[in-house]
Amino acid sequence: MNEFAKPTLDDVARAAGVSTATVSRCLNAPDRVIAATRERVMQAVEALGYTPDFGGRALASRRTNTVGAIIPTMDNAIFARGLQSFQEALSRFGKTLLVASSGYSPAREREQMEVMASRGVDGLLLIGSARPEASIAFLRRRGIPFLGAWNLGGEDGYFVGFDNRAAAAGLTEAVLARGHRRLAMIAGITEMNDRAADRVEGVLAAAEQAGIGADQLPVIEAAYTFDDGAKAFGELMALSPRPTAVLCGNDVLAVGAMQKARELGLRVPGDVSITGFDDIDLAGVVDPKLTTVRVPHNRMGQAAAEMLIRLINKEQVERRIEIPTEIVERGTLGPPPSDPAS
Amino acid sequence: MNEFAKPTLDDVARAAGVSTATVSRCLNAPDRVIAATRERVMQAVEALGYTPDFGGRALASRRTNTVGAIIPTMDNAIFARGLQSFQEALSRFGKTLLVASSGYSPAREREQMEVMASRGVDGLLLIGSARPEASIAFLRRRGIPFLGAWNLGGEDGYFVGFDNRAAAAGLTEAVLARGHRRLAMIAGITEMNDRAADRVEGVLAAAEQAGIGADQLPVIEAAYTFDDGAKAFGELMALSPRPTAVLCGNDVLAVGAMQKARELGLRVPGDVSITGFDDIDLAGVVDPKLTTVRVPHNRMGQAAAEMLIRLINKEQVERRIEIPTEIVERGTLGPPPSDPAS
DNA sequence: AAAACCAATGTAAGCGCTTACATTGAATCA
DNA sequence: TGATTCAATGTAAGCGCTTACATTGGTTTT
Repeated sequence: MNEFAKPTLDDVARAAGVSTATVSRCLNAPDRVIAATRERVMQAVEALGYTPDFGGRALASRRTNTVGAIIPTMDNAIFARGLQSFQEALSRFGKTLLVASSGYSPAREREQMEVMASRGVDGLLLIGSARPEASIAFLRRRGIPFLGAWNLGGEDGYFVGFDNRAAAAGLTEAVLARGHRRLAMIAGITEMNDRAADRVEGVLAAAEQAGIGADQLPVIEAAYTFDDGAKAFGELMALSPRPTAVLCGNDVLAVGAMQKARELGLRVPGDVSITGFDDIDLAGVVDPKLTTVRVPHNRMGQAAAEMLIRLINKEQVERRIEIPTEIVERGTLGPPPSDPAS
Repeated sequence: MNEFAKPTLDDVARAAGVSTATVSRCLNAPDRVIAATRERVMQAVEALGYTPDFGGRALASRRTNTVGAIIPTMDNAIFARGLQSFQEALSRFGKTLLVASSGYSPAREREQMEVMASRGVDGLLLIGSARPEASIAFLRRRGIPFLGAWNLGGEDGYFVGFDNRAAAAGLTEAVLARGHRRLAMIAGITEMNDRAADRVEGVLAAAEQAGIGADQLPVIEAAYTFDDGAKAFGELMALSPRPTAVLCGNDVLAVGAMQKARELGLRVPGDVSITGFDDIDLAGVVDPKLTTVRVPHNRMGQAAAEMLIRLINKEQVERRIEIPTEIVERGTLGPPPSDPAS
């Protein structure tokens, strides 16, 4: 063995004076080897700094103990948090995590699926349910168990997530209960993003229920940045009559809206109420604090890991696990102004 | 080939009526195969939904095109952002990224190094420079090129990062220039975290320069949460004489401090000035906006990817690349109160 | 027209591991 | 005591791929 080359099973076997099979067993099923031998082998492992080659192992055992996750981007607190918990839970089951990001593009997601498949992942975590049939078909054909997270999905498939629609509807009801009639929404981009779309649906449904038609509820879609939230809010405030409450599809948009409100000299919630969604750190830090929907991402990450492991082990699983959300009423939702400017 | 089994090179070769070598060449060196053949092969690949097995490929070619990163946690905006850029840059070089987290524990980090080594990563991204000798030795012995990021490291090794010490010193000078004499610091946990330690050093050095000894500058270490920042700030405000400026090791602590200040009825910066470090989103959202140090994480992620690729290709590289930081003066730093309460 | 060449493709030997099966020898049993 | 059993270990056949080398047959050269 060259000094710089990776030591192999063979090197260890030779050093310990046993066969490769015995070394392999020491590593994978220690109790099938007598203590004295095992000790000798372990010493050789230690001395050589041996670590089993993943490729060889995967090839021979046809298992990888690897789980993949394809998320839109790491650069978004809600995914980062969920993923961190997912990974922690996974490692308790002896699995390691392979992360890829799709940048919200179905095509990139599909590419990443192929990468994951190539790497022989035992299972796959995906975000949401909006994706081309062909992508699903690919995974099924390969027999790779997969899971949608962050929402509750459609007809079939397994899901761990939130009922974004119901949560948005609940929040809308809270807004209506304060007496607001002129609502507006700043939604996240809904294309190929079922979470964002569900939230819009929820708001619209609750409003409809209260006799407010979709035509009376302006909805602007905005990208996930403060600036886009601010810009959309500006447009909404230029409307006549002006909305008295703006429901935002996520906290980032809501904070952007709040900044714009300040800029426009509008008091929140005195002149206009604003709500968010997700309850990221930000929400508790702005002034006034944001009324939003708490979404327990870490709890979800963990539940997702457990479900996926079950799926991999072909144990019985529920088709969907709903993680409850909760409305957090803080400072940005108040009654409508008594004499709203138009 | 069973309907559910993964198709192999052999399946493709048979379907296309060629040898496995030709299929392999189609995938890895297409111009060594005549167009007609190539097309036939590609059709078979398509039809079967074939993707090469990573393990087999790694084993045979002794290359993985995989780069690893071991970060403390994904659940921290600064790492998440840097990592996202790192990954994007990497994928432009045809490499995929394997992420693991150490939870700030050197032991976990070492374990993850072994996992990475097992998986045959071509190179490795680590955070900072504070780690046991043995961990470094392990990587060297395996001949795995690695890189420290987020700081500028010590005697040897390669680094892409910031001069945390100098940046902290610069910010401290700005505080002193406003006339503050009674400083205090809320630092991040410095154990095995060179970024946090460097920032403390920088603050202390600049104060020393101005004739303020370390004994006159209370430093409290606090974990990376709002609450811990708030708690530390409370302790500092109970001191007599009370500090007029509190330098925080990061923005999260600073925001925690601001919340506590409001709770205590202290105006920022009227009664007490507060500064942060990192310039995360949060910093622009609190009221007043936080004076802090901008740290361009995405630029660093990209630079790190480029450097690591060079290292892997055994091209010549500079030993360290410094990414410049910048003081962002916003609203939380002002002059000390004229008649400071004690 | 035979020799020489070369591009296209095939043949087959591993890469480092796991594991079914074979072997060994000591403990147990009748 | 000889037969039986069984735990401990070894032997060796692949897992799916890449690649050095061999083969083939058309094209060019002399």
